[in-house]
Amino acid sequence: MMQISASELEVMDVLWARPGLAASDVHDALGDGRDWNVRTVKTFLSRLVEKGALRTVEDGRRYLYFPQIDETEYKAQAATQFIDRVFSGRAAPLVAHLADSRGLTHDDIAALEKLLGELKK
Amino acid sequence: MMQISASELEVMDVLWARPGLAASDVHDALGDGRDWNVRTVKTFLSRLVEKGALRTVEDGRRYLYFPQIDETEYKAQAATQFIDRVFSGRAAPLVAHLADSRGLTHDDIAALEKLLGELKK
DNA sequence: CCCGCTTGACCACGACTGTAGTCAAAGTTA
DNA sequence: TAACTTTGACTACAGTCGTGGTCAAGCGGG
Repeated sequence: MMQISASELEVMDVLWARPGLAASDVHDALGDGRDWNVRTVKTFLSRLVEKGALRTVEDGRRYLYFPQIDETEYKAQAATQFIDRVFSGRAAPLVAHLADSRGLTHDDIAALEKLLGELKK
Repeated sequence: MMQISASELEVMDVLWARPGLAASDVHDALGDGRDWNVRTVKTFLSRLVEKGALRTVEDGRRYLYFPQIDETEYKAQAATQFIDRVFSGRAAPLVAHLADSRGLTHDDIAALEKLLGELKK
């Protein structure tokens, strides 16, 4: 499986939300808080292309970037891997830890209840 | 916060389960599947000591290793960080992804229900 | 038409990782 | 006692990551 770093993932998130941006657009879209140099963003883009996570389409003298991997699929897999690494594959302890650290809001709890209802069917 | 790599975490897991082992004991305990050279294990141990995750106690001409950080705390924090990175801080989507990828067993679902019951109080 | 900004291509560089090798001292065994 | 084993200390080395510099070619505005 493709290994995408934390920074690269932020770039992927931008392009999953708005596929087909050019490098400078991605740079702008990251704006808030993230003030990477444009070249830094370009490095991430290039590496993501090398890794096969993005594909380029020429547009004059620049490139437009499109995700080549599915967001949902990637994140589901990342979640599974994380749980394998840190919680020996058991998901429940993870949720328990989140609860402990107050990582769960009321909305989360409501969402989880709804989800569990569906899962039981 | 201390950054512990995936391999280092496996070592920590051994020592959280049985604190006070020597390097070769840790090596043995890792045995199943993980066949790292003893020296590799020692490298991880040294790095964990440098990082402050372990503390050594001399025992003749060798060291015994003891965790300096709390397992529960560390893992809760790792979970929070992971969710921030991958799921923009929302825990519910993570659980949804796990459900999708069948990362949740019946037992997990039962455990989660119990947990939610407690959280609602 | 000339200057500066943008763009991709390529390069740099130190920190962290995975995976050990070397070495010297001390303990173990035949 | 001589050889072998184990241990910590130190060293190595390539790959990934975060961060951005350099360079040459093109575009856009005076």
